[in-house]
Amino acid sequence: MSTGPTKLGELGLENFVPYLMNRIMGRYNAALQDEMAALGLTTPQMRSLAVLSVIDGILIRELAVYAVVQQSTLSRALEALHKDGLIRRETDAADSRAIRVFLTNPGRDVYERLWPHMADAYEAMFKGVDDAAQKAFVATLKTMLGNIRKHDF
Amino acid sequence: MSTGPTKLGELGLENFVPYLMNRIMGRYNAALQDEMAALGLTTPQMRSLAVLSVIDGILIRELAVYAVVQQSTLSRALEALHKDGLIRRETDAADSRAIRVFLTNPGRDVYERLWPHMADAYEAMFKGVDDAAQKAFVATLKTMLGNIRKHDF
DNA sequence: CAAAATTACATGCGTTTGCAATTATCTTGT
DNA sequence: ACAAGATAATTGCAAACGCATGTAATTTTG
Repeated sequence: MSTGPTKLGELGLENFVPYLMNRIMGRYNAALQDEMAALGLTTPQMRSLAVLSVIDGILIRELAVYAVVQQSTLSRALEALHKDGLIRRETDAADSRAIRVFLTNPGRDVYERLWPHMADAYEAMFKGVDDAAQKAFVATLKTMLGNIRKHDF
Repeated sequence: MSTGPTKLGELGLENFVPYLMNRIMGRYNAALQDEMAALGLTTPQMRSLAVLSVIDGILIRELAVYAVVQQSTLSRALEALHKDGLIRRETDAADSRAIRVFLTNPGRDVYERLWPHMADAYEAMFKGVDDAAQKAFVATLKTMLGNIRKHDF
C-alpha cells in the first residue's frame, strides 16, 4: 500500500502533485490569456467552446462538468456566448427542463482561432518528455480522474 | 520529435492533458471546500498557509508565484489572514519595499487542521497507481513545470 | 550622481464568481 | 393519479477577483 505524504514540509512543495498541477495550469492559462482577451472571452466561455468543439449538442449540466465550472457561472457564460452569436441553445426533446448547446459557425471560427494557442501551449509543456513517458502520464491522469470524479464521464 | 495534437476532436477530450488536469484539480479543490468554508478561508488564503508551512518568511512576490495567485489578490488574502491573526508580516531587512510573511502559531494550527484533508485527497487520487508510476508521474510534472515556468523556482 | 526606469506592494473600481433561493419540469412512491 | 421529492437551469446579491494605477523604494544609466 502506497502511503500518502505525512507532512508537506517533509515531502517538499516541489514533489506535491496538486502544487505542481496548479503551477502548470496557471502557466497554461496564462499562455491563452492574450488570445482570449483579444476575442473577449472569459475562461468559462473559452472552455465551453473547446468542449463544444468535441461534443456538440451537449446538455448544460454535462457541459458544466466537462468545463469544470459552476452551473450558475456557466449559465451566464452561455448567455454571453449566445449574445455574441457563438452558440445556439435548444430545449431537449425528451426533457423540457434541459437545454442542449450547439456551436454556431461563428462560434466554431472563434474556437479555431483559439485552438492553435492551446496546441502550442500543450506542445511547450511536453518538450523533452518522450512519447512513452507522455503516454504513461496521460494514463495516470485518467486513472486519477477515474478515482475522484463524481460523474460517470 | 513528438507532434502535438492536431485537432481536439481527433485527440479526444479524455486524452487532452489540460482538460484532465482541470477536472482533477476541480475535484481536489472540491474535496477541500467544506473544511475551508468551516475555517472561513478562500483558496488563496488556504494556499498561502500551505506554502508558508513549508517556506516560512517568504517574500510576498515569491508567495504569489508558489500559490499561483495574482499579487493584488494575494495582498488582500494576506490582509484577511493577518486580521485573523494567522500570519505576521515583516519588512525585509535588505529591501524596505519587500515584505516577508510568517505563519503565527494560530496560523500553523489552522494549516494543521487543513492538511489531513489535503493528504486524504492526495491519497484518493493515487489509488491504484503503483509507486513507480507515481514517481514517473511526478518526474514528468517537474519536467513540464521546468518547461513553462517563468520564474526560477 | 541625478534622472529614468524598474520593482514591491497596496488599492480603486468594474467584472466575475459562487451561494442560495426561484421557477419549471420530471420522477417516485403510495 | 397525485402529492412529495428530485432535477435543470436561471437569477439576486454579496463576496472575490483582476486589471490598471498609485506610492514608495531600489537599481540602472548616461
